[in-house]
Amino acid sequence: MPIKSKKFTYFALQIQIIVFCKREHKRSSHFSDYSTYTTMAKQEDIFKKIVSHAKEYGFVFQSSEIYDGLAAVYDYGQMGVELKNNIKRYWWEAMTLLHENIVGIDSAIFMHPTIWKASGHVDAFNDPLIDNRDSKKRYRADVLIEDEIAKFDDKIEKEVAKAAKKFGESFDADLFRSTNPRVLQHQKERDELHERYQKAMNANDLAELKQIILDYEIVDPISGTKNWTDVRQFNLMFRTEMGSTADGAMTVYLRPETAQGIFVNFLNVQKTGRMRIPFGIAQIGKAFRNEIVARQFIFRMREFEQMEMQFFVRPGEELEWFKRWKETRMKWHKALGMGDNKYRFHDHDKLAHYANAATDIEFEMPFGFKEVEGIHSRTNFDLSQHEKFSGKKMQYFDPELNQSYVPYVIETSIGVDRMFLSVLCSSYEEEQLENGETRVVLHLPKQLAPVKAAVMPLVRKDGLPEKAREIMDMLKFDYACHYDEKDSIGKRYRRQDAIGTPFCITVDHQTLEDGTVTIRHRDSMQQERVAIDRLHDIIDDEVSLNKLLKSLA
RNA sequence: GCGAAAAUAGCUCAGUUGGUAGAGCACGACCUUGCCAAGGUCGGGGUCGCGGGUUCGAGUCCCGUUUUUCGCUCCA
Repeated sequence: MPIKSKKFTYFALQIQIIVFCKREHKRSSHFSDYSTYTTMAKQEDIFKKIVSHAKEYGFVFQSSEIYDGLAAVYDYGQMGVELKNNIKRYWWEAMTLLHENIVGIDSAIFMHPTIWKASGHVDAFNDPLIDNRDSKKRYRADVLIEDEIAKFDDKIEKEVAKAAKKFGESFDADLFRSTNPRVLQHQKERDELHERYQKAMNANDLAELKQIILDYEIVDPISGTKNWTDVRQFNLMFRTEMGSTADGAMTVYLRPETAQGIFVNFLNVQKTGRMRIPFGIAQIGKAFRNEIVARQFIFRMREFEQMEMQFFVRPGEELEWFKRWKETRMKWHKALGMGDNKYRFHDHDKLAHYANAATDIEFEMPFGFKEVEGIHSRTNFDLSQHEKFSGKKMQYFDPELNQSYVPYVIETSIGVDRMFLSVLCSSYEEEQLENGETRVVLHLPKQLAPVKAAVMPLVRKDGLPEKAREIMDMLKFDYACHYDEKDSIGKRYRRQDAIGTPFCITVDHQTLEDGTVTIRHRDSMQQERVAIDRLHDIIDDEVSLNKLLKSLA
């Protein structure tokens, strides 16, 4: 059957590399041979179906759909919100219940604008971009100019190398650099350009940046032409105004990450909670990034949700804790039973300037291994920056060491939406049945399933619906349950399969006689006859979050 | 942001050289059947993404626009 959906189809996913580096190497995702390609094509086809399925059964809708949608914003539907809440609860309880020294907070989305200067977001999230009209390529204007500056250094080094060859061992490079007229000329030109560039960047003068590119005749490395557009500013932070009158308004940002809410409350929590290092602060919340290109389903959205935990440790002990958190987090993922082989670490080769270790936990989606969680050893960068910008001490007095210090931080940061996507993708199956039919089933981890049990009368008469209602009333206080009496029983089972309900409980005529029902298991489709008063225990055994948490402890 | 393609019912899609909007599934009611998706009858639902233009007449042709997809680009 050809799949050709309109608004809600496949999105080739690209990974968002969460690294602080100004220039990040690009990861190739090209296919090396035909067989890999065809496998991937099939996988992409499945992903299309998963996306359609997500809409059809109320997991994910495009935002504002009746107004043609809003790019890269999605809404969670009646099933999606339950699944998402279950994911969040699993994380929250794994953090706060299993660790006495981790507490949660819920900080506001609006924060003092200076926080984003301190964190580096104001600078790092502001990129001046320029397009070449011939090659249709986009570049960062500052990078183009920095490359031009580097060319002067190349020229200087060439002169030095040439001279070194000529003069042999007696050559004094430093002396040569400071006296050779050609080198001095290069240095002078370089410094002039550098100064002009810095001035333009500091003043945020986009026209001047373009003028520099024109004056220095910088060409597109691909097309070789100078057919440039104007330089435009792309700010990845959403901006709004606080204060109702125009003149008194202050520019504030929607937070691009939740971590800073933890850092600025570090002392509040430490003091009021009488926390002693090592300890952690956990938070779940929305964050916002005005991505230039963000058309990749819920993998990269403009509004997204993060689950972050910042763990504060003694300086010098951070790498040991980094290692421990890597293991702890991986264990958390694997406990869901979606397959150990679906996970891998991706250690960062290039580290952000604040980090001294960083890794991603990647999950194998239909489109390859993609980052779901990042674990970073952030040193004392953030707290130190806040000391500097706020003028307040962000230190902890360690009674055992009898000294004060700015704690080091291990961060674990997981995207709720990506986690959601990974669960959905790994659960979706089009199963070939023995009778030749296909059933679509979501093998969701049972603890995360939006609906835990469906209760249904075999027929809609003879008092069976009433009996089924009784069972609903018994279970509904503990589990999300569905009641369904419409259509044939087989059809009702399939409907529940499609949303991943682990159990279907069917009331038949025998129920009225001996108080037993059939319970049908989602994955095996096997049925067993059990007494009604055993239902609670049977369900609990499989869907209980407690049991899952105990396996982690 | 550039280039290309697409947009018709909740979903998947037809719709002839321009001439009064269709099917299947889904949905609702009633009847029937009763353990793994297709029974019967009746019914609800679309100003064909939106805005212009050409035409006696536009779902169909033209322009613009929005959204989505693909390829670039970008990406803490």
